[in-house]
Amino acid sequence: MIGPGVKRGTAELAVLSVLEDGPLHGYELARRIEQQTKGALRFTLAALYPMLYRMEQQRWIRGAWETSDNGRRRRCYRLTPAGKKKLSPLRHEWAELFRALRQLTKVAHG
Amino acid sequence: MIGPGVKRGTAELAVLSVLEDGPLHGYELARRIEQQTKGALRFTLAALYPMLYRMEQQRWIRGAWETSDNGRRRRCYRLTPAGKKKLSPLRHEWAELFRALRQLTKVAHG
DNA sequence: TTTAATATATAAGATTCCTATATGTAAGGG
DNA sequence: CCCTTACATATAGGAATCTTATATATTAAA
Repeated sequence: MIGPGVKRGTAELAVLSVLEDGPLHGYELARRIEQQTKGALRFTLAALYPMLYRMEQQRWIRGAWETSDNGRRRRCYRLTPAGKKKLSPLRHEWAELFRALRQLTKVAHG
Repeated sequence: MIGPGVKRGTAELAVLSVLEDGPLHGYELARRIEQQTKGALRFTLAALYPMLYRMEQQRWIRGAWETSDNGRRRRCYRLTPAGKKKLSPLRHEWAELFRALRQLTKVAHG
C-alpha cells in the first residue's frame, strides 16, 4: 500500500534522483530539477533547503561546506549508501501510484 | 508549469475520476477508489468528507441527501459540468508530473 | 554604481492528509 | 433479545510539505 509520505513528497524523490548523478549544492540542485524536467517541475529554494536538512538528519545525504572556484561558500550534498538504498523502494512506490491513478482515470502516460 | 495543488492532491483527481462514472456517496466512493486500484490507493473517510465539502463549495460536485433502499440516510454526490470541465486540465497536469518524474528518475511506468 | 546572478537561511501561512473519536441505523448470529 | 459487524457521516487535533516574503552576503556584468 502506498504510504502517506508518498502521495506528496515529489521533492524527496527528485532530490535523491538528481544527487544520484553526482554531488551538488542546493542552488544548482534546484536548477537541475527545473532543467531536466523542461520547467515542468520546480521547487523554490525556501522549500529545498529545509528538506535538505531533513534528509541529512535521516542520513540519506551528507553535506559538506566547500569554496568554489569563484570564491563562493556553498554546501555540497552527496548521496550516502543509505540514501542510495532508499531510492529503490521509493521509486517502486511512485510506480505504484502511477499505476493506481491510471486505473482510476485516463491520465495519459506517454 | 505544474502547480502546487497537483503535487499533492491525488485524492482530488481520484474523486473526480470515480464520480465521472456515476454519482456516489462518500462511503462507497472510498471503497471504489480502494477496489479499482487493488488496494494501492486508499483514503480514510475522515480525509474524504472534508474534501467533498471543499469540492462542493468549488461547484465541482453537487451533493444531495437521499434515503437508500435499506433506509439509510446518505449524501449522494454527482459531478457538475464545472467538475467535468475541471477533469481534463487536471489529468493533463498529472500526465506532466508523470513525465517530469520519469525524466528525473527511472520510475517504472508499466 | 547599480543591477543581476549566485548562494544560503528563516518565518508565517495554506493545504492536505493522518489518527482518534463521536454519533446513529441496519443486519446477522447466538 | 443482545451483541457484533457493516453501513454512513462528522469533527477535532496534529503532522508534513509546500508557498510567499524577507534577510543576508558575494561576485560579475552593464
